[in-house]
Amino acid sequence: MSTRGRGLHGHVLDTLGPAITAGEYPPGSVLRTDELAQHFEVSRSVMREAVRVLESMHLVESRRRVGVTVRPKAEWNVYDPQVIRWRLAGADRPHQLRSLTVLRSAIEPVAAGLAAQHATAEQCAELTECALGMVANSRGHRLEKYLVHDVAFHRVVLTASGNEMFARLGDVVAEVLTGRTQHEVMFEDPDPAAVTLHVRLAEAVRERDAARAEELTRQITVGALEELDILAP
Amino acid sequence: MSTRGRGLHGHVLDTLGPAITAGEYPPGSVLRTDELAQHFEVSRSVMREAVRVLESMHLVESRRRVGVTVRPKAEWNVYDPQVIRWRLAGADRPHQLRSLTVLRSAIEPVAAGLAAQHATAEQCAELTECALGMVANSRGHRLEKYLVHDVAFHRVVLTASGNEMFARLGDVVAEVLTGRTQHEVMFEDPDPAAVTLHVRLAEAVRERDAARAEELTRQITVGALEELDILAP
DNA sequence: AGTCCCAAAAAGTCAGACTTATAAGTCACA
DNA sequence: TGTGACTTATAAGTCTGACTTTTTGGGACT
Repeated sequence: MSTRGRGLHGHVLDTLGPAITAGEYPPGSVLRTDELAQHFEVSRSVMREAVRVLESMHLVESRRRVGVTVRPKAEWNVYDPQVIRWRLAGADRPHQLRSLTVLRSAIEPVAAGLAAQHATAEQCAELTECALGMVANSRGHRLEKYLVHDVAFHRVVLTASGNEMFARLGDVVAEVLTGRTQHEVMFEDPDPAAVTLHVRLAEAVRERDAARAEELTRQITVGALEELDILAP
Repeated sequence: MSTRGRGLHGHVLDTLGPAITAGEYPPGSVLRTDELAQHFEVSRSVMREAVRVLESMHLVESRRRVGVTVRPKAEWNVYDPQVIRWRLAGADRPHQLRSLTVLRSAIEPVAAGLAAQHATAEQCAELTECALGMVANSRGHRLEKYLVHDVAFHRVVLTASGNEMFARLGDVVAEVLTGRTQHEVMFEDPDPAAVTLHVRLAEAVRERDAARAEELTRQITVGALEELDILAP
């Protein structure tokens, strides 16, 4: 997924992107296109294309007679899926995971409320199916399969909200959920309470109960926040 | 702001970006780099850089022997500030404005709650100052000055939340508020109730009352939704 | 100290030649 | 007639080298 061979400039980005987002080049650092091109053993044209992409992500700024300067973190396009992936793969993974989980806690309840109003019959069916899949794999160390259904569930909710901005967060949520299973403390079976909440949420959406869908999702996200010790006791 | 002379490729983007986001080239359309280069009277290298940027925004996909194909809207990086600006400037401005306002209604209340917990003394002061500025310009057709304080107010709240993802939405909110004042039905003075809510929100944050801050912001965003006739009665 | 001017530096631009992947068409064979 | 292997045309991808433009830092002169 991340190492799709989009050509040489893609390969350069796969190295340079993570390096910058990891803070390897601190803000204000100056890179020179020619040097980078030599270092990566590509032509200047290829290097320039890579720099343009980094520039469009607001990771760097290119100025004449100065070079390519790394911008402060606060200016980065932190919603760019590529940037998110790079950061999740790097050193400030925990920090990024927290930011995203807080974001989820804001978005998903509202999205669920809207989904209850706008979901098609097909989407309701998908939701129920996913919930059942979660139940079926909630015991006996079937985390992999559980995860697949969990991701699909949240993706459907976000899509069914009918809001394009919410829908596009599906990938982000997928990254967070996947990351939690793979790298965090999730060796045991998932919390039974969480599974139940998903089942009830599917019900609420099917019954067009927006308020209940929103509240149930809020409880789900509270659980996610607690897992990361974000919540004040 | 939008026509920053970042070189020739920037000029190309200023034309091509809006055209694509406006749906001028429907999804699946195939462009050819050479033709575009001729059309814009730039070299292939410059054109290629522009295409790379569009590609990083997931607006287009470049494939050998095929050309540069426009991707379906559902795959665009709709959080990219540049994409947002292009869409706000184009035909589906109303649609984009609605999406963003719904997004605000999800994010800002949570952000305000966090701001109440994390805002520094300085940020509290700024907030109060902005609220006073809003009050001072809420009557007598001073929409311009009112807007400045309104934008600054929301920006401080988002920043004070301490969450980088929220903070980066400051620009988006600014665009929405500005757009509302400039192009929508806002010839009269702002709603006094809204002004009061902002003043009370500044208070709530100063007094570290997270729950109240969240609820007040929810009311503010409900007002924004009503303005666009999004809310079900 | 202040101002003007120059030269170096690095990005920006261009043109042209060459390479590579691949969609699509062609043809032979079953 | 259908299928698989082969060929070809095409458009992106890559590289190189020369040239232009902007900017900054410093030096000379006041």
